[in-house]
Amino acid sequence: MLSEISIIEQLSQAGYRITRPRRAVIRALLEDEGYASPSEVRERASSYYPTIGLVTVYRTLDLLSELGFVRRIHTEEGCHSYAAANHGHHHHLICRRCGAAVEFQGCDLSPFLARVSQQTGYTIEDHLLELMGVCSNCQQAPT
Amino acid sequence: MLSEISIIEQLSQAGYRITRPRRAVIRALLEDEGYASPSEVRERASSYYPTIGLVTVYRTLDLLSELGFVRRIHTEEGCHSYAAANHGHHHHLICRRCGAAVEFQGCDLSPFLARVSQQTGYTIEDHLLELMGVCSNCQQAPT
DNA sequence: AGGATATTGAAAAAGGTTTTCAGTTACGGC
DNA sequence: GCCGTAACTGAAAACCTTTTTCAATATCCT
Repeated sequence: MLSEISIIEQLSQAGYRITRPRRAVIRALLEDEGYASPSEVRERASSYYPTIGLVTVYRTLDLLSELGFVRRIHTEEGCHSYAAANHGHHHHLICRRCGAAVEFQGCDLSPFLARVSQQTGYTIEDHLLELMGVCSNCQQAPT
Repeated sequence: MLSEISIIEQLSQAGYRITRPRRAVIRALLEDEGYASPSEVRERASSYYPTIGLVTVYRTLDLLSELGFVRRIHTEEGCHSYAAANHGHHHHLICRRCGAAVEFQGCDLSPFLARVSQQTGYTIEDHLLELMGVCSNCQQAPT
């Protein structure tokens, strides 16, 4: 699972310095399972490191994204939000009411992809899949 | 299938005026199966209506998008491009080399979605799916 | 502890999208 | 076919988000 410590360790092993702003961003991303835009991340992160600059948030999100700890979330409203992500092949399932973004397992689309490949003549190399719905908490809450 | 005439008719029936800039945008979108950003759409459209403004392209894309004739394409590089889209449930398959965006049929993910729903407790209402690969033309062309 | 250097943050630049508003155009009614 | 109304357009300005620049700072190795 995703923890601050393991991310920090891997960052360090990859040759990056462990700075307070980076720690703050990582905590901000892990403390909430919802997705967040750069400026929302900054707001959350500023409770761990008040003087953090938005530029640093952008750079840290880029970095975490390259290393696979974070993934961009695409919604109707925009595609500039991020959510914490485990390594490997995962996709996000997003609650429309509260914005919670959880990862789900078992995305085996291969039979489906094979069929599309045959139909179209394309080779299929990658896919973008996101599910939108309502989480169990929000289902119980009054609308 | 998607044709300029049918789109025009439906626009008109929905109470929108058929203007030359709108026609130009529609043609621009239909003439090329690749996806295009607003400014690319403008460039294409300007061969049908040279003085078309970028603002109008934005507004027309919004309109066509609401009416379902156009769909936003999400790529690694950005999420502000559009491709023509048929009505109903379709998804795009995008060529990484030439940018062709074709729609494919037969997206029956229901068994898969049911499983995820059970696993997570979410109700699943919608999904975003895009496939990336290489079209048959580009497979044959030298890299 | 000290030094090399990656990192930071403020400001400025850049880029893309939206708003405003006066002029124009489409289209229904005559 | 012409007129009048209202939708539509496009230039400019406003707006917002993201990127670049650069001097100051903080990290981490020795």
